[in-house]
Amino acid sequence: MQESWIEKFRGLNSLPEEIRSELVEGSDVVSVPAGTQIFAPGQTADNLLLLIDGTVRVQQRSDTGREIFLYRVHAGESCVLTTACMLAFEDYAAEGSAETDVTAVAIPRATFDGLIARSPVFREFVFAAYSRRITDLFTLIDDIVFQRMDVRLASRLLELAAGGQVVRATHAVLGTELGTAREVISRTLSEFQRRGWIEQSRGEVRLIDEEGLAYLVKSSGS
Amino acid sequence: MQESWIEKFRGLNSLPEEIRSELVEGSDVVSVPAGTQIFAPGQTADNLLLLIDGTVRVQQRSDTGREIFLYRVHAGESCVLTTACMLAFEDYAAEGSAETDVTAVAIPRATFDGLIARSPVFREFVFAAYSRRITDLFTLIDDIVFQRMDVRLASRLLELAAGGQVVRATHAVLGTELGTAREVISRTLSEFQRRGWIEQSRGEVRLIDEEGLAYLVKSSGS
DNA sequence: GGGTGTTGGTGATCAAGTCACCAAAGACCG
DNA sequence: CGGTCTTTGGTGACTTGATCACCAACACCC
Repeated sequence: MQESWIEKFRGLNSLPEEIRSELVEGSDVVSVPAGTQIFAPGQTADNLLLLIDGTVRVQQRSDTGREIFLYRVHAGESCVLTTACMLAFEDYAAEGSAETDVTAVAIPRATFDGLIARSPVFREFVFAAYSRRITDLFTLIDDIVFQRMDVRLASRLLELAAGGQVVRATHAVLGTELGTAREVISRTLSEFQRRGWIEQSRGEVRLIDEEGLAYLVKSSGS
Repeated sequence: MQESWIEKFRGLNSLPEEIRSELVEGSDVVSVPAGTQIFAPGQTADNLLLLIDGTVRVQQRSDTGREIFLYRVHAGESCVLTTACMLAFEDYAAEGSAETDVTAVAIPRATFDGLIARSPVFREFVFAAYSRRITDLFTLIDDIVFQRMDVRLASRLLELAAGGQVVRATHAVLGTELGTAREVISRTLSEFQRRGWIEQSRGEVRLIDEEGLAYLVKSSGS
């Protein structure tokens, strides 16, 4: 029962029994409330986090004071950037915060180091997580540069709704989420509404015609 | 003499003698001519490369057929994306190619694995390289979203000139380098020329007033 | 009910990307 | 050598997106 969380992480399933218990013994399951700062520049992180439940939002605070959303860590994923934090990197401005209440496995540096040294499976898990992050950033860059705003917004709405009909977010939040201005979101949403794809009320967007949104996304070669 | 290349990599200097020779014994110094494909989707890479000399260009081939430059690996750095390649990641479209003639240390997977397992210093070297890549991508994204094109171009020209006065590149190349259209480069360069900062001829840009370019870059809060 | 802060709407203006097309400079070839 | 072809760069018109300035509607709190 205690070690059942391992099942949530594909890539850890095949850990040999001995390593598996070393991992469980040497780490803690922690819970943090929504809004908690997970890592930030200057703040030394001593744990690698594996998310069991909830999401962590990683964003960059720009020199100019503006913020840009980078990616979201979901349950079943690990928050590899904290390892960068462990190395106490000088010049980075990314920060991670709990977007919802979060339950996670915290692997302290010592345990992490030991597992990396001893288990090829664990190594592969960690490297895969890193690589995944990097390739995700590649597609993000590709999107930012080549994809139209309306397509990106439509796609993000579908993603945030997660199968449901409602997205609770202000225009300003959607703006930082896509790295654009609130006005652009307002105008694009008006257009979506005009086409009957969504309905709006203060702080929320209701998806009426997901087909329409999905068609927009699909039609533009993404 | 044989192992002198290690000196080029800060972070490997402090390797204990035993590990050091294991690294030297278990790896090869290779040379490839400019233009060689270093890694690409579908092509399994079996070596981690540490660049001794030359540069490797990493770019993404977009779904839409367009290309965008991501980053450049310089001498003294390692090409960590090849490890992603080792893991045979399904859905990535990045490729690396030698931009100049390249000399590099090729560390085969077996050696790599052994060193990771046995040497904390080597581990830190690899993780630092990964983290550096990720944080570099963060700043790239920040630039793309918030920085003006003229500032980015000025900064890139200074970088490509590497202290000299001449940048040999067509407008189209500078375009993909910055993820923008050739026309935008043409117009911005005309403006720079009008201000007396550069002179142009077919396929090359000569920097006349680096101060001017540098001032533009500095003045915009980067 | 009257502030007060938050959220959303709008027009004007500017930067940048896109499209269509042309002109000049080299490269190639008979 | 002259003629054709390819590469490179220039330009105008138009669209999209970012930025600025402002205002209106709403929620919340006393």
